[in-house]
Amino acid sequence: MPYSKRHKQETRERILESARRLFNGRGYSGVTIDEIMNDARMTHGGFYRHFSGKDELYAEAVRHFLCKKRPDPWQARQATPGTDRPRARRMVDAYFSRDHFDDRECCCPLLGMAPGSSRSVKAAYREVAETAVRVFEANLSKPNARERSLALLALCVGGMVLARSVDDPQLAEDFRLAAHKQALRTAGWSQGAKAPEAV
Amino acid sequence: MPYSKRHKQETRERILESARRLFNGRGYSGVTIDEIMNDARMTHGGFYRHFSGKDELYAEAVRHFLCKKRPDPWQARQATPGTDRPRARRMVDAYFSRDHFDDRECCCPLLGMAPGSSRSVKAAYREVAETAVRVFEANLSKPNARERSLALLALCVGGMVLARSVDDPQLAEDFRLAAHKQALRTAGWSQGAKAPEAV
DNA sequence: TGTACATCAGTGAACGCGCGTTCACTGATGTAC
DNA sequence: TGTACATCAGTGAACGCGCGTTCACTGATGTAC
Repeated sequence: MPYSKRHKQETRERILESARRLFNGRGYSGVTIDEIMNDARMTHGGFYRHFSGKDELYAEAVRHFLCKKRPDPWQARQATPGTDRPRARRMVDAYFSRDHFDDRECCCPLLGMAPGSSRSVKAAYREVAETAVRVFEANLSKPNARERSLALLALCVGGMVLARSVDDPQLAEDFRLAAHKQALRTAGWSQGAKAPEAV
Repeated sequence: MPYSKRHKQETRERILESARRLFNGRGYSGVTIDEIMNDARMTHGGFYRHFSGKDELYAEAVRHFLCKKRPDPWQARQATPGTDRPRARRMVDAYFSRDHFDDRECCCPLLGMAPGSSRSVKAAYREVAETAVRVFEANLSKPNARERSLALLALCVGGMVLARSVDDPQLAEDFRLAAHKQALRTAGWSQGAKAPEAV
């Protein structure tokens, strides 16, 4: 078996990484397979040695965000890493950060949700959502932790999607900051902490 | 000038109504102009007498949701119309209703937001968002009414988008109900009111 | 160690279809006389 | 009231391009001997 398994695995990884970056910025239908393959320094023909089609690639790219091998983007975004805030609090701050708003190449794949996605894509979204909910839940205080965790994710996604989908920069900022504040309140982290505006 | 202005206006309205319905269900790229025109009982060629292209049609269709002439969908959805709840409370309940979740043909156009939308589409989203925020704000109690209104809309949109984009019906229900409860809390309507599960 | 072979990752031309858009034409209808 | 005319909404064939997918081929590399 020429070309070691490792070689193929690395190529696949490169395609996935390009796909994740490009899909993040422009969504499912905003990116072509040709673009992704070029980005991964290949031609489009080889694509089908690795994936059965665009749909599978997209679903895998969404899941790829969960991959632990890359440096955690939410932690990396955090400007003040030395604090003693819990991981979930740092995630929420990072989620609503100006950085995350601007960065179209490395953001939460749930911001790419659109009506009409296929079964396999919905499955990938579910996996990402479940993971986020689990992390939040583990960091929330007792009463209704899961319920509040679900609402917290809804606030994160809704706030950022609205901010990004509106043509008025001021309104976008208003959405981002208002959702951030409310998220901290929902989680119970709003007392005595740095105001979200400063992030 | 043959074909009265009224005639043309009515045709345009018919196209917009078909577009709104179909785009609502399947999103921008999930619907073709041909489908929309057929739905409006015409052939595709006549389309460009009314709109400059698909983008403008989509933006207008989003705006068309604000049109006051149709029966208010949020009020119509409300199972118990005789209550004395404020309009905004009824809107929130309707937003998170099972009806709104299921109905792909008459739902909030903000649920169709996707990355990569054009300037004109973003402008339409802004108009819808601003209207919703204004209505909420007018019905919220004093401190930080606008800020809470923004967060409320984020919760509505995020909760429903997540619920719809996930392949597990149970998780979808969890998102819908959790976001609904949290929305009522955010708005300050949660005491002594009917539990959201019953809607 | 060296050579022949088999495998299969990757190439790039080609296919084919969907779909947004254009355009020459039709025919319904309001207006002028 | 009736007729000729002008306008333009609507038709349907055609265009053209983008893009997902296929396929015959190349060539790099691991394995057998």
